[in-house]
Amino acid sequence: MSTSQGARARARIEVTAAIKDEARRQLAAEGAAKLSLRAVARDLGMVSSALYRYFPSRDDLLTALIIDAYDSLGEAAEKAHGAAASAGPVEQWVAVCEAVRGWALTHPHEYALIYGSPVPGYAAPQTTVPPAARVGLLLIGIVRDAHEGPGLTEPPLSADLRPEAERIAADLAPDLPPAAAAALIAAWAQLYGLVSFELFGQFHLVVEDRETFFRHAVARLARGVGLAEG
Amino acid sequence: MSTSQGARARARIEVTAAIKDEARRQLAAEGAAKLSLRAVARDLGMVSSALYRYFPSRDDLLTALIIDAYDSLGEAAEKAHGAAASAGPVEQWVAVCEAVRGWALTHPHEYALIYGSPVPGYAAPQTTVPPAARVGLLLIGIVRDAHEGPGLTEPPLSADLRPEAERIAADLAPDLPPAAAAALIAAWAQLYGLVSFELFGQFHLVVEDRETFFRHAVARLARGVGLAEG
DNA sequence: GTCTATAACGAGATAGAC
DNA sequence: GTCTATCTCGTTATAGAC
Repeated sequence: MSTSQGARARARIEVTAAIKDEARRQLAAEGAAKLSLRAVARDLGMVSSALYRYFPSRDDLLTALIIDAYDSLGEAAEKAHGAAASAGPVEQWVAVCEAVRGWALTHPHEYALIYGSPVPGYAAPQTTVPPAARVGLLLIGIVRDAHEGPGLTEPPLSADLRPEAERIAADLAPDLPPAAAAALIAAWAQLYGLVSFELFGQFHLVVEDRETFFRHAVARLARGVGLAEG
Repeated sequence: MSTSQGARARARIEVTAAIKDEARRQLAAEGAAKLSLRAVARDLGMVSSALYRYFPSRDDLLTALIIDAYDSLGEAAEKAHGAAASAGPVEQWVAVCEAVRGWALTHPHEYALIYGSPVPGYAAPQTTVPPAARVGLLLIGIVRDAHEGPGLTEPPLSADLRPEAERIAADLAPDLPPAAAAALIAAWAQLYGLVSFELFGQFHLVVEDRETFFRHAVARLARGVGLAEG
């Protein structure tokens, strides 16, 4: 009984994984907009109706791929952070940013899925929010640790940004100065500008040594948030 | 004779514009990946083969839409720059950045076409490069003008970035210090990170007063490049 | 010469009957 | 779960109107 149920559960996990793998292959070949449950089923030798046992709709399959992508990226970033835990705050920041870039370069289609153009007709459910926040939380943690030590210089904050900066700090990083929280969110977005430009071809004919360029750009980003050289 | 040729030329221009307008409508509804010549022709009451008199292939239509989008964005940015010509360098920079954001918010699907995920199976030809460079050249111009006056503080430049910075400066902004040129290219990419995050929904639950947040973020970007407050 | 329309190709998706 | 009839697509060849 328990073995048969265990085997059933294991089979379900394996089939689910096979469906997502095949869907990721289609993502790379045709793009998220053309992801079709039928085509996935065909390439797996299944009939399309069988897929609905695993994913109730195309959008649910998309959501699963998005969550997987955020989690894969988040894991890579957290691993890099762990390896740099004993270094200074700027080095930690740079390590996380380089992990984001490295993951994006090795998973370009999954990166496009989560940070590229929205998929027409698809609206991400709230379940994608926590996985999407992982890298951001990691960066917040680095700045918070620096703030608790002596490693943070508070950036300037002008009067008309203050209300928004205070809201951001209250919502996302209550133990940070509002100026640092706002600067951090801006740097977070800017990091993805650098990665997206490289990945989507905007650096063609512009930047050649992209690794070096990126490392320095994100180090400057860290200093802009107020992190001190370690 | 000349009137008949003029009428023909005019008709050709009008039909070309109608095709592109309809294609842009489909872009908004279905996304670039699903842009179809047949659907465009159908909605225009034409037969699909007739479209080939105007665009030799689907990819050529896509290219035309991309060039139009870059030109529309470039024009908006240049207009904003002209209106801020008498202000200080930071104000000019912020004005151009705000024009980019404003254009993106009013043309989200065209923005996604040029700065979002690559279209599967499509490779942009070299003809897209000059229109794509317009905003960048505008930003270079602002920094160059500040450099010729007293309005530029040269950012620091570490040894291992120097070769790439010198290459960038030589290729794109020969009259700028390499450090400023490299910082400028990074800021250019980071600007689009801010716009893309807002447009693609990453600021959901994170940033509320997005206009204020954006203005301050790009002003900080300008100062990071070395521009002085005007 | 410039355009549009008809027809067709090969490939792929899709809906529904069975 | 399978099969088939009918859609879609990009693209080309061809013929005829202006």
